Amino acid sequence: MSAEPTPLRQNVKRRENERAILAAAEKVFAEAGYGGATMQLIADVAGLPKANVHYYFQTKEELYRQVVSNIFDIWLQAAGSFDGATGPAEGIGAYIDAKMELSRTHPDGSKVWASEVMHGAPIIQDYLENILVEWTEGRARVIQGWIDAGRMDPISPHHLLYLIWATTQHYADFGHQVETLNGNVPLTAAQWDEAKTAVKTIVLKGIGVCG
Amino acid sequence: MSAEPTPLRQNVKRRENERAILAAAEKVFAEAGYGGATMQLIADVAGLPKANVHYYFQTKEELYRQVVSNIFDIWLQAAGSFDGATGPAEGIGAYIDAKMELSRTHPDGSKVWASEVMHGAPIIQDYLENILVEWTEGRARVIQGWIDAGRMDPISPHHLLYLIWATTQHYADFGHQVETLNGNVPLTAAQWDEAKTAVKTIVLKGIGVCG
DNA sequence: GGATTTTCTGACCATATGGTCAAAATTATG
DNA sequence: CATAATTTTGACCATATGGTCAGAAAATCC
Repeated sequence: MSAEPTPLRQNVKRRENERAILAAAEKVFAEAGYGGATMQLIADVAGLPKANVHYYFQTKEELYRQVVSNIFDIWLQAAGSFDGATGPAEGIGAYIDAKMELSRTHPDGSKVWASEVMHGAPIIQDYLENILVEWTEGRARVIQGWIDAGRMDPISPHHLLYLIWATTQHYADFGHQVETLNGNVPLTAAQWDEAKTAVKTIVLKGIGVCG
Repeated sequence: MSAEPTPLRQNVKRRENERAILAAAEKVFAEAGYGGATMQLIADVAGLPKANVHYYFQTKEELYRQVVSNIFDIWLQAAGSFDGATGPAEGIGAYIDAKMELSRTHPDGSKVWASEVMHGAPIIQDYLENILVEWTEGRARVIQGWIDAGRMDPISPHHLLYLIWATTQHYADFGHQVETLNGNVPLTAAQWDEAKTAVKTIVLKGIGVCG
């Protein structure tokens, strides 16, 4: 009937299982931390026997590394909204929007990343030292260019980036606290918009850029 | 020589041991998370046999609860710098300074708090729902008062507080990342000042307050 | 349809961990 | 100094966990 049905289906199954395991792992790692997460629980959430999880990912650390790696890719993707901007209002505004959206749709990933960094980034130090450093230096140069061109106030680019990262990720990492302070209910769509607006307003005005 | 030497010395010894254990626990919990921390390692860092730690703190959870409780007290203390301010520039500026100083001098505590909240605050949910909610609502009302008096822009007080918390705590919780992006060396005193200034500048200008 | 590769899984193992306990050591008390 | 209270500690236990493995089951291939 078709040219290569078997190797395709085979790969599909493998990919599906790996995807289910990775999704379960991200959730469990986010909720319990690396030390608190158990392979048994990950297997249960993925709907597989534990031994089957070990068939696809030999060790807990290997599985964890994969999860963190995926998260980092998504993170970098959102970071792309910075590029191609014609100025600070557009670039930084879009970046804040993208990162807020990421916090809303992908809070578990953000938490795993935060946990990893908080514990000294034992697994992904190489990511930090290479990819993240390079990305950050590049954007810092762009921001410095805007400053030199008089398009925004002279703010230390690094500290500006930290403020944006911290604030946007706060809505994921501290989502539980935000929810508690919101009367124990999650933010509504309107409240998310309000949050985005507030952050963009403060940051853009704070660096001397008109929205 | 003195009135009550024995009961005093006794209490002193107990207090000293408890303090040493709590300090060690805060460090270990911050570095490894609740699940990754072991009573054995806490005992080693405190310089005591494990059984002795269990003599003062029956269970790991009880020890952890104490650590988090102490951290929350310190957190609230810094929050006091908000009060007594005559206006937003003074109040928010002092608050940012206090929280940045806390991140610099007490990063482990900040990390433990962050970890706890990120994992759903299983231990200190009551703190959040009572003390933190009350504190936050009170400060939000103060900020709203400033807005109503036209002393700052109409920014959602809650989101402003989140931005301040997130940004200041970022220097503790993500201290490792900041250090990596700083060429693998900790921030100098001058760089800490630069950070404080940058944060205060952005926030105060961002909400329409002249420094 | 038999051979072969891949996937699945229950049972099992070594180790680490939170916690216990009884007895020793130390300190207080009369 | 004898007695009582407090503190210290090594040895020990039950349990949980990461990981293994041999064989069953399924899928693939000739």
